[in-house]
Amino acid sequence: MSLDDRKLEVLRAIVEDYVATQEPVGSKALVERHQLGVSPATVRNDMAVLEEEGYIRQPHTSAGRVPTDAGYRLFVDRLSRVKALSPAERRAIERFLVGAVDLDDVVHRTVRLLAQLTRQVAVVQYPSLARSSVRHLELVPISTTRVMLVMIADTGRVEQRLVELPGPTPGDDVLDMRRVINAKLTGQKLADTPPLVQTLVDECAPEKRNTMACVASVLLETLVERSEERLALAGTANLTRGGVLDFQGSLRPVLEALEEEVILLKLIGEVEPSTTRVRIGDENEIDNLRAASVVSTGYGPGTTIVGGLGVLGPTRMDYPGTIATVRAVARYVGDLLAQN
Amino acid sequence: MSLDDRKLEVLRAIVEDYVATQEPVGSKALVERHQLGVSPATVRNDMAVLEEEGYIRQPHTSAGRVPTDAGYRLFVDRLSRVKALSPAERRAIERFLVGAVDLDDVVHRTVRLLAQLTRQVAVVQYPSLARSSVRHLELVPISTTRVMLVMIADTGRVEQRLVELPGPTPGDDVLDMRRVINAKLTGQKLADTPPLVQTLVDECAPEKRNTMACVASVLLETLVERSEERLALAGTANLTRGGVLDFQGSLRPVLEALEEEVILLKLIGEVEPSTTRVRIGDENEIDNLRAASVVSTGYGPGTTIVGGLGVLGPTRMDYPGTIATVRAVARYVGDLLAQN
DNA sequence: TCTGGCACTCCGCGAAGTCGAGTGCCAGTC
DNA sequence: GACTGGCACTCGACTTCGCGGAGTGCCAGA
Repeated sequence: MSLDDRKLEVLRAIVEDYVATQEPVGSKALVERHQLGVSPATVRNDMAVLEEEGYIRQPHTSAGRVPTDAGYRLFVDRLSRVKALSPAERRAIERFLVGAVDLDDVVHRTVRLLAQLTRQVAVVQYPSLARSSVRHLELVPISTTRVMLVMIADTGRVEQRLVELPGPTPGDDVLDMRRVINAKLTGQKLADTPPLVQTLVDECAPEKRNTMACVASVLLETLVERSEERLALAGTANLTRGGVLDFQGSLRPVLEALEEEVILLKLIGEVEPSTTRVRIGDENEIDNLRAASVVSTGYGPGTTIVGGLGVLGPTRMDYPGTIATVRAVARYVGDLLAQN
Repeated sequence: MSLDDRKLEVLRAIVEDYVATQEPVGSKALVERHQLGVSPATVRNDMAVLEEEGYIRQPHTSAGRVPTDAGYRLFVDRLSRVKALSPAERRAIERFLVGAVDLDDVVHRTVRLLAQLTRQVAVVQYPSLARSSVRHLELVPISTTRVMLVMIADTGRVEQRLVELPGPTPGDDVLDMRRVINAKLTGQKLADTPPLVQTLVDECAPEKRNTMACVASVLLETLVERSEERLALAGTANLTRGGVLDFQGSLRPVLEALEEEVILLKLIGEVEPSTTRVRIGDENEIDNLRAASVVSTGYGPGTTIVGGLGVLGPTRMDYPGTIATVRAVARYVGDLLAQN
């Protein structure tokens, strides 16, 4: 049996009420709070069907109904319209983000803003190195046998690493390397650099090859292998809203998952262009997050994407509002990056 | 009435048992588990005195006793000996810390290690800029009107900021500024730099003074005013051990406090030389942490201190073990820094 | 000063009972 | 055929009660 409009309307009402009250919703309360134009008995029949189809369930016999993950999914896909942000929220976003002095600052402000607006846990990925280009590479002599390698990416990210040289190296040689390296790599996509780095070593004068090889290996690590994607996190305290009821009684697994950068990157970092991705409960591959939902999207200057951001909360979350906020914040951050 | 040795022994036994079992401890259980050489009735009398003095209390009439904050304080100050670390723990520390490639890496490894060993929330402060010296300052031209200012401190910290120049500036001028700035500031304690920065501007050729002033103001911000102290945090999931019993029922306030860098810096950052500081329950000035204890200490190469680290957990914590671990980790990190 | 004994308190826990929200089903109506 | 009102039923949430036990305070005696 397919679902007619009224049944969908009932599902929407259930989701909205449950999200608002956090209590199983019964047929009588439903008709009272929504103008469905039918009697509780009719709603009950609809509910029976919805339950059979797997969109809602009863916590126990003779209790109200609660949406299942599938129910939320249907709600998100077909029953909800993305809410427009309130002027107050728009203002909050602008006020929060102006005055950021550098990338770190932008990311930190963003993640706090997002946590505050959605009242969930917020995660922001720093602009991915994999999607950046080299703006400049600097070699700073620290001692005769050590230099600091500093890479500045066009997204504003700065990475630095210490390089131990094989032997004492005059400052002029360092300057030389710096010139050669910049000539070869500046403006290149980071993803394209590894073969270029190899040619750097090959083309080097034999007596300096050893030194160059050292620098090159650290360079490679920095640029690609380590490919260290960074994250900022905020709003963990929001997990405790709604008592211990959300997250099936224990925050433990969720907190554990939040400590694993790898997991967070999987959630936030895998973004396709211009989509907002919603993962509901079981749709998360990570076991620890079976009781959580994640709303994520990409951001970047203009239409390009340099990183992801999103929020994590209980499956019982205000999807339309959250999606709207996540998108809006991503857009603002993109604009901000475009200005630099 | 003063406390004789046996009463102190009773207090120690209560603390140890309560920490181990998390249950109020009664007189009978106490004489069974510890060789006190007296009867339960005697212990009861001692307990009555200890309670009167404020070192223990009863959750309710006719329940066992639980240490108060004052009880833990006495225990820490006079009744406990710092445990030696097990060889396994020593090995764990070494294994964890070798192979760190840069400061970020050291800090991240340290904080995770600390969380894992103590099974509490760990906090590590990055080497404080206020306690560092300038190793090198670099000006990297980004465009004709923008340079990136990169400061490298002797502690390995690297800070960068974008500087908007008042007008197009030739590369030679930038190199010039770089030379002048380094000549003046390299090797200086960051705390001593502000007046020097001012002289930089004063001594500058008038036609370049404007540009130099721009750089100088950002420099000042970076060096001192912003004085951005950074932190790393790990092990929040450990807060959920021991059920919701610790932290008087709600993790909320604790999680909130952990989100405030300012608060954490207050807890971890204010370190006197070579002391381990233990703040128990109410001794924390922050209201949200009334139910928590913080063990913190300073670290740095040799005997100098460049930053703080520590852990936060329930007042009901294994103080001797935690103190030992925190100290040991701080020492290892200090050694590691000394090598660079 | 310590000990054994004794009466007392009060928490925790399970059993029993009540209340009420909510259900499923069915017969009747439009 | 779809909707409605009515009714019996279920079952969790909450309350009360009673009991057992751990633990206490106090006192008299060694």
